[in-house]
Amino acid sequence: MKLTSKGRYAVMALVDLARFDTINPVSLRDISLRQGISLDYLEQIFSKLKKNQIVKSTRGIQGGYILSKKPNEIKLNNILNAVDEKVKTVQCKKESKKGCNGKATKCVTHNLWDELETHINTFFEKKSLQDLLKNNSERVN
Amino acid sequence: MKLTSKGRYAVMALVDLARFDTINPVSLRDISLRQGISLDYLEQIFSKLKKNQIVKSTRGIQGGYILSKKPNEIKLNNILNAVDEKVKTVQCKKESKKGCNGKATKCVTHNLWDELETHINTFFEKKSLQDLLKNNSERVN
DNA sequence: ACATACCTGACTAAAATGGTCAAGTTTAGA
DNA sequence: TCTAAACTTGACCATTTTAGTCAGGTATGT
Ligand code: FES
Ligand code: FES
Repeated sequence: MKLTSKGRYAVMALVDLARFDTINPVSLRDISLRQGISLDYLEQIFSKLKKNQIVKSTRGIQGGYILSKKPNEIKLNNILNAVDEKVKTVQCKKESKKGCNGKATKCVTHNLWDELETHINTFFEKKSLQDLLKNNSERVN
Repeated sequence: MKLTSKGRYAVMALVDLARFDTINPVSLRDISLRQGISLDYLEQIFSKLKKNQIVKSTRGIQGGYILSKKPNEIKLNNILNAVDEKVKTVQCKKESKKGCNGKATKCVTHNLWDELETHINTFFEKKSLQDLLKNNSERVN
């Protein structure tokens, strides 16, 4: 069970945005350099963040991205969903009554994984970008 | 972020064991049939469970596996660790002071993922096989 | 002796991951 | 108006992981 780089990159990039977008839009090039993330990969990630209205973009020289909401209104949940880094504990379809191996009923562990999913999502729903900013300024030096 | 089948299978198989190993050892064939899991794959999984002293085996006719502890002493944590389904939220090495992209310091999101890892592991440490048995008998029919 | 069931290691198809590459379009500023 | 910075889109790809399969064993109760 692991978190992929895509999710981690998305959050890193948005924290970066939150810190630097107050005056000018921030270019992906800058983020790429500051955070050590491939520029091309960032473009894919921001395309999704934009579709999900988490960031806004300005084109042309001096263009870049800014957050479309305040840092405390952007929950980790929103970010991770946007880049398809959803928490998925089961293979079986939620709506269907069938179990994970095509059985007629849900398997004995199904409820457990459901609980786990809720447990994790709760964590993500509570945390906002703002929380990460605080955390980070506390840790300066 | 998703749980793989290996972890799910391990737990399913052990719940099965917990329900049926009271009289005789349970053969992997039986588990395979009841739970709809490939026999060959189960063998790989049980090899790890055995190495981690979660199950004991008896060979020969009427042989099979039994739990090596009581269901309430086997935590999900133990099971998932045994089959290498560890929770891994970061790429950067714990001991090292370096960050995830080879930077000199830990990145701004590092603490977050650490917290998440703890959050999830706490869940797994609390849950035992026994809990799943209860849960299941409640759900009969 | 023999069937049953555990044991071991090598192999593999398919999917996911973490990117790269190429070819645009838009727009601020000289 | 020309141009370079920066966003936009889509195709492509190497590597790794996953979820197995396959082919052989070895031990043991009857
Ligand atoms: S996990 Fe949903 S039925 Fe097994
Ligand atoms: S996750 Fe540990 S340094 Fe980025």
